Amino acid sequence: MPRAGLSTAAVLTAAADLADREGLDAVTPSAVARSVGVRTPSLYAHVAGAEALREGVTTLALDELADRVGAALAGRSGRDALQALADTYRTYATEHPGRYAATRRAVDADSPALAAGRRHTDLVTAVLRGYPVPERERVHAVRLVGSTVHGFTALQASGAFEHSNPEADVSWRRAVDALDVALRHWPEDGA
Amino acid sequence: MPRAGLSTAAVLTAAADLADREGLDAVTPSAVARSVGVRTPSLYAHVAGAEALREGVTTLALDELADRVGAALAGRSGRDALQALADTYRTYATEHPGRYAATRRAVDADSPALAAGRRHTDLVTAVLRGYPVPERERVHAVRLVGSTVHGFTALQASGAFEHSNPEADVSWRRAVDALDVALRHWPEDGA
DNA sequence: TGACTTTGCCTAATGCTGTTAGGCATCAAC
DNA sequence: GTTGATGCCTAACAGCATTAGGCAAAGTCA
Repeated sequence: MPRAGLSTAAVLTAAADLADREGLDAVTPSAVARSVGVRTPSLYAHVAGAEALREGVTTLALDELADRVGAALAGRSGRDALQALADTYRTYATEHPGRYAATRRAVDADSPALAAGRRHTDLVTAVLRGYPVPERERVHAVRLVGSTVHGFTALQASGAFEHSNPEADVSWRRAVDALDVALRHWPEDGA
Repeated sequence: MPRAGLSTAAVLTAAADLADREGLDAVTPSAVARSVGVRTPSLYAHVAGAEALREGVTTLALDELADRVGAALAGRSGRDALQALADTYRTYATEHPGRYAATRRAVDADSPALAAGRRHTDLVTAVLRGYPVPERERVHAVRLVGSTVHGFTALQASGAFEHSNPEADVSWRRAVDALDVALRHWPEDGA
């Protein structure tokens, strides 16, 4: 019997692809095993189990997405950077719905996904350097940007905009506009 | 053997409570059956299966939440109404994490959850009447408000704010402030 | 080339889950 | 008290996650 030549990375990539094709809930040991052409128990040499499989996808997606955002931000600043950041998230969520969904799973405190999560915080923080947000207000601004970008993306992914008329793209431009305005006029102190 | 006196509504309430206690993923026929003191197959007289169970929780939560928001908005307008709406969502998500999570599931086109979803859109639209947003821009504003409120709530629920210092409450106030500013200064035309 | 070790994938087996089919006791109506 | 409907039950099946143990392929060194 020829060997399949698997590895943890190969399994996780297959799992991520499966998530994009059939949804994050479809990412189970048996389904992933089928997709890589192997019997279910053979997976256990590479990943610890169902939970580890999903968490692996979370970390993979978080890193992949941070790479893309980092690349998109290169050489940009201010409003331009904000737009690039937001668009990169949204595009990723559209192209890779399963991976993006994995990104939004709660994860426990010792997970490598946590470090990947911090990369995202740092990227948003970097974008904010182009705006006059006082240092001690910065956390709040980071959270607002993250909330708006993720919120819009999530609502669109769940189909919330599909049943009303104008295209989501226009709303998206308005949302980024609004964010830009909010950041440029951030209240001087925490009043 | 005495009868348990179940009904679809009773089963769904038990399922929702279970979701709040142990997470939406724990809402399975067998777990719900255990929680109401009945053997698993007995549930099938009241709900069609696992998928129907989760969708039932979605509709239940969506309706319940719309009721609360509606009540919170009574007699308020403008910024006051915006604050009340946002706070109601956030409080609900904190008190009922499982129900709230159910609220954010994609749902197919013939589901009763869809009608419940429209109630929410209407409520947000009502709040916007207190702001000078031109009629044909209103959809976009509704989406922005929904995105920001949901995004913040979701990020908080997934623990994204737990690993950085200042409390989420302050950030929340800033987010609502930012929203209020954006709505008061909405661009006149779609430029 | 051949023998030895490592290791990747396999089959077998267990206990749980979702779901369907069919039985029997409880409740309501007459 | 008999009749009928109905609510919950047990039995059964297929599928899943997970563990244990076996065997053959690949890598190593003479």
